[in-house]
Order: sequence, then structure tokens, then C-alpha cells
Amino acid sequence: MSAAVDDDLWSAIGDPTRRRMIDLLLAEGQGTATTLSAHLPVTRQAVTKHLAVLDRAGLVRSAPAGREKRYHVDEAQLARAVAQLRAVGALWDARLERIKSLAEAIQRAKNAKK
Amino acid sequence: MSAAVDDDLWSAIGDPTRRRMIDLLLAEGQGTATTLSAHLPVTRQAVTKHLAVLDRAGLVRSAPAGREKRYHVDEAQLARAVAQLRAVGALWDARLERIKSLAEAIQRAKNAKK
DNA sequence: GCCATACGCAACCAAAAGTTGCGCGTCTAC
DNA sequence: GTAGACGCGCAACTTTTGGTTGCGTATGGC
Repeated sequence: MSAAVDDDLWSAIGDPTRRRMIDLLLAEGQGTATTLSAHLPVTRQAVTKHLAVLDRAGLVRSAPAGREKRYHVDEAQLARAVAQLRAVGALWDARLERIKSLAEAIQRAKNAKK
Repeated sequence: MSAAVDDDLWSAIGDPTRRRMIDLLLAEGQGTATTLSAHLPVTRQAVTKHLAVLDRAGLVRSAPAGREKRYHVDEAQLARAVAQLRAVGALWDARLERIKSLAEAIQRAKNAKK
């Protein structure tokens, strides 16, 4: 009935800051907590916490490179997330459509009665 | 650059409980804090707070009916929200696609070198 | 070797999500 | 009509989450 939605995945991309982080990582290909925080209105530490959330959700993975820790988007997992966005969108669209055609049916019935 | 996303609208539908509430309201056509909480793992009061958030975001509207207060989804606003889901999905998809074709190009270059 | 820089950890703060408890209005059944 | 049940709103409190500052440690460049 209700779309099979992974709440962890969804709430990971639900946060505006995290969504922008994913945007940035996709645009640049990779990034560290420091480089990301430079483009965001929050501190490096806040970014670090968000990265931990994204990591737990599997949306990003990290690779240590010397003294820095580079993160990149896990494409497969992001694809899954996008699929879920679509699924919910499609579900709601379908419901809205049904309501609309229902309303039209009622309208037709009314007109017929007249 | 980054999709024109309404953070208030998005964070309204970002919460799993609120998303399920919208699902329920769409399925039943309407509902009260009490009826919704019956189908959710939280108390009526928690549902009331979520309804207030959804109301502020314009996603639902309410109509008093005797001793109960019935809520229903604002279809136009939900349609807007769905559009935003699609927008973000499309953006990320495009980026993933670019990455994929980039990877393929690199692969081709490698093979050519061999 | 020394200093910049990048990171991790810890304490702390504020807002959001959720809870319990309570009082008030409204419907219903006797 | 009034008694009890039902639905709601308000208030106090707790927990989780997003954010901060401060500090110690490790690594890379000169």
C-alpha cells in the first residue's frame, strides 16, 4: 500500500544541509569536511556530523588521503534514493489524479441530474 | 544551479511521520488528529503538532465539524511538493548520468591506449 | 624541525519531536 | 436535562538532532 520507503535513507536526504552536501559532492566529484563547510553556512564540525549520517545511510563513502579524508557519493545508493523520491511522487500523483477524476465524476452526475 | 527548492515545504514532507500522515489523508480523503494517531506509532498530541507544521507549510487545511477538527490535503500545494521531489530527483539523476558517461569515456580512453 | 592545516573528540546550547497530565467543549444516551 | 464519553487544546517535561566553541593530535610542506 504505502510505498516501500527506507526511512533512514529518506531522512538522510530530508535535511537541507545534507542535500546541499550531496549536490556539492556530485558537482566536485569529491570533498572533505573542510572544503564542504567552505560552501555551506555551517561549521566543519557540523558538516562532519552530517557526513557521518550520510555514511551510515550508505549515501557517501570516505577514503583517507594523507591528512585529509575525502568523501564521495555512492552512486548506486543515491540512485536508490532517487528511485524512492520518484516512488513517493508517483504515489501521491496517482492519489491526486484519482481525487481529481472523482471530483469530475461527481460534477458529471450533478449535471446529469439537472 | 541547485534546484529552486522550498526548504519549508521540503522539510514538511521530509519527516517520515508527516509523510505517512499525508498518505493517510490522501487514502481516506480526510482525518482528524485522533483518527490519524490510531494508524501511527505516536500519540494524538504529536500528530497535532505535525498537523500544525503541515498547515503552516500549506499542505493541509482544516475544517471544524462539531467536536472534531477535520483535516484534508491541499491538492495544489501537494502537487507543488511533488514537483520539487521530481526536480531534485532529476538534478541528481542528471549528475549521476554525467558521471557514468564520464567513467565510460575514461574506460574507452584506457582501452584505446592498450 | 617547525608551522600550516586537516581532523577528531568533548562539552555545551537550542530547536524539534514526542510524552504525560489536565481541563474544557460537544455529542449521545438514558 | 444531565452524565458520561469523546475530541480537542494547552502546558510541563524529556530526548534527539543540528549546531556551536574549544582543544588536542597528526600529517604535509618548507
